[in-house]
Amino acid sequence: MAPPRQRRATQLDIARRAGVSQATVSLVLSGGPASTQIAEPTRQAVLAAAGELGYSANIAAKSLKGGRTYLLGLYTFEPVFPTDQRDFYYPFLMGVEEEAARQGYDLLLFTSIGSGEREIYTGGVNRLKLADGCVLLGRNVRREELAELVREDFPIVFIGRRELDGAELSYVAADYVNATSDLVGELVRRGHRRILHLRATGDSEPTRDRESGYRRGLAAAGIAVDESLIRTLADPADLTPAFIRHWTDTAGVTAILVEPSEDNRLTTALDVTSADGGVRFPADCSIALLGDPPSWTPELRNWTRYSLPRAEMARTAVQLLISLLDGPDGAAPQLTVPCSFVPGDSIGPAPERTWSR
Amino acid sequence: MAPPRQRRATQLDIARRAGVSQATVSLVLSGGPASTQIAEPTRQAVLAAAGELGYSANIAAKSLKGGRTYLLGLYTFEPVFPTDQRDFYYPFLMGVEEEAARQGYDLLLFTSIGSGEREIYTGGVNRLKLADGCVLLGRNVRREELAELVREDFPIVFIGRRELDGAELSYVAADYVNATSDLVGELVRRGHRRILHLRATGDSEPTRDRESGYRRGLAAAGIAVDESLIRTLADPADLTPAFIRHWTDTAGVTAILVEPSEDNRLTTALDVTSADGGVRFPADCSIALLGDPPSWTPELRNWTRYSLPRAEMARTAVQLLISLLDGPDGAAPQLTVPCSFVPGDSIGPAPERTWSR
DNA sequence: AGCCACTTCTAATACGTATTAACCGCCTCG
DNA sequence: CGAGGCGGTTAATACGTATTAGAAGTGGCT
Repeated sequence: MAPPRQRRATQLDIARRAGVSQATVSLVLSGGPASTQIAEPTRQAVLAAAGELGYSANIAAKSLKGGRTYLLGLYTFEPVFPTDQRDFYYPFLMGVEEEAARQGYDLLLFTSIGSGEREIYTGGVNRLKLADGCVLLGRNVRREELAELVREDFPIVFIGRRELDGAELSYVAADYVNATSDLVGELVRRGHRRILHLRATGDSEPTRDRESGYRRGLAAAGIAVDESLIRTLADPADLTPAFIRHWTDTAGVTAILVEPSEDNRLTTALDVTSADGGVRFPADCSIALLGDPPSWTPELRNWTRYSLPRAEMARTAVQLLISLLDGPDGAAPQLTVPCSFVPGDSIGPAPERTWSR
Repeated sequence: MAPPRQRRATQLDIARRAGVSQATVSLVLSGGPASTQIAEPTRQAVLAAAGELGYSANIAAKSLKGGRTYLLGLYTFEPVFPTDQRDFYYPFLMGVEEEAARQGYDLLLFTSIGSGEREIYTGGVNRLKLADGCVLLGRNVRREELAELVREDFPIVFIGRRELDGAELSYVAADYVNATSDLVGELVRRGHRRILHLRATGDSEPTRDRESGYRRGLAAAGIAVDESLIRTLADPADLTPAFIRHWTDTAGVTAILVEPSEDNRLTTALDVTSADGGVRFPADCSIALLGDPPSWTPELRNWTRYSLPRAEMARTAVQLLISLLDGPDGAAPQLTVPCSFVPGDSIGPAPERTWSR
């Protein structure tokens, strides 16, 4: 009794067993259009031999040669393990997985636990390349890496709008501009004139787009922008009762737009503020979130907000990526999908506020 | 200014630029022990050229040569998309991902959306073999497939105890027997003598192990098993107030052990029963869960239960798998990890109950 | 001078697949 | 009877890397 073979069966093994050449085996197993030129009996013999040997193609060889692996990569720039963050990514993962499966691709999770710096090219190796293409997402993008991927002509689609210097990146992004603008319109319709806009830290595209939307919404309503009402909120915990009262009492603010953090600190802070601090939304002040709080922390309130169709964005990203694989057309496609308005219960009519500039 | 190069730089490009051979480049860049035999000036020249060209190794070629892909598969026998199931599956995914990353492997998600029957072997080809090895889990295992994988000598580790006819399967399993036995001991200590044991449908190992634990716990307490107190609960929704009252009033039951479903139907049913039906746990009846309800549905109660260390099991499974890859020793290792007791608030002292056999 | 030892580098090859040009046998048609 | 065509198969090659045997050069020692 021979010891069990460790080596996996190759096309050559199949070829020998079926009495044909390796090339024939490849033609049969690739199954493509070329396989019709193989006579049926030969085909069957090859398939039988493959079955008996428990053959499965070696992806490394396949992708080295340039063939399809039918693997899609998924890469996240954030560390995935902090629980807060994962709540944010989960819907994306779901959507990507679902659509990939539907299209007959398996998913390759590049789990970047690495040290920091350049992670995609760890040890000078681009790990992504095992897959046919890759969906990427995350907030703290390392743009040099992204640019390098684009330069290398590796098919990638980003979930979220990202701009690169000197390179066109494909993406599927939420339409923060219009969503925010509409939200402003909604507030104006209820009589609000002085709306505080609280930006997240940093200067990523989503943050900029929300500000653009804010400005556009005010412009559409014929209201001049008071630059002092655009602030950066370093930490959601700063959203204290005192902070809010300051704006309402001394600046005449009647409504606040706030860009949510990806963890649940924002909603926690708001809950604390209204519970312990006695600030009543919307009686004292209307408030609306510029996006979703993490989805499955138990929500004590139904915040007025807009909601990004994360799963749909993810599915769209996969479709886009696969279309890139199939037809490497020139321009990098960039899609924008609308957000849905969630009425919620945290905005109301503007109260009478005595305030003079 | 030349248009940006499409093809990525290879070792051959570097070799040409540095005026050496490809082999030399490989020796230098691999950095291994053999690189010491390269003269320092040559080394520097190669490194410089590599830097200028922005070289990054082609992982496909690398793993083709090395015989390793550094991919670990993750396959689940359940359909993955129903959100309920997902909640169950997620901690495992996290653990697997974390440990795989730590060990320098990426994760290949085999997303089985397929039709049913034999999914791993589609078209006589084993999809799992794309990876170096595979972690599997799920309730509705197709044992023929598992057995075939073992027979083919493909490295797999199951999360959960599974027995196969004529094949040794490696697994990492929770110690349901002792956990259940201990839980019974806890109830007996509080005066309970007639404990209803509600099995899940089916006859999988976890279900059998829990029953074994139930029997062992009673035996340890010197209580004879009343077979009529071991029942199968087809649907958690059957856990109505009437059902519970039936057992407490006509059979003298003072405590119930119930095997949770993987979705959130069980806790939902219990919530309904205690809210609408007026059954008070533990005043009317003690109740404990033989495992975790889905982790992040908002828990209205802190159920007494034991909890499996899912992430740890997953990490252990990955370690086990990698050890299988590195050293193909004979026996298939099988590990059991203890569960942790969660006191909760749904058990109490046994009430006086007038009941005669 | 001849030989060996040592350092530094290279030629050659293997890994497993996809692809293409070529080949072979056979039939048809002129 | 030869030219041409066609269906079916294969030889050859490329992909980018790691590895090994050995070549070329250098110097020391007898």
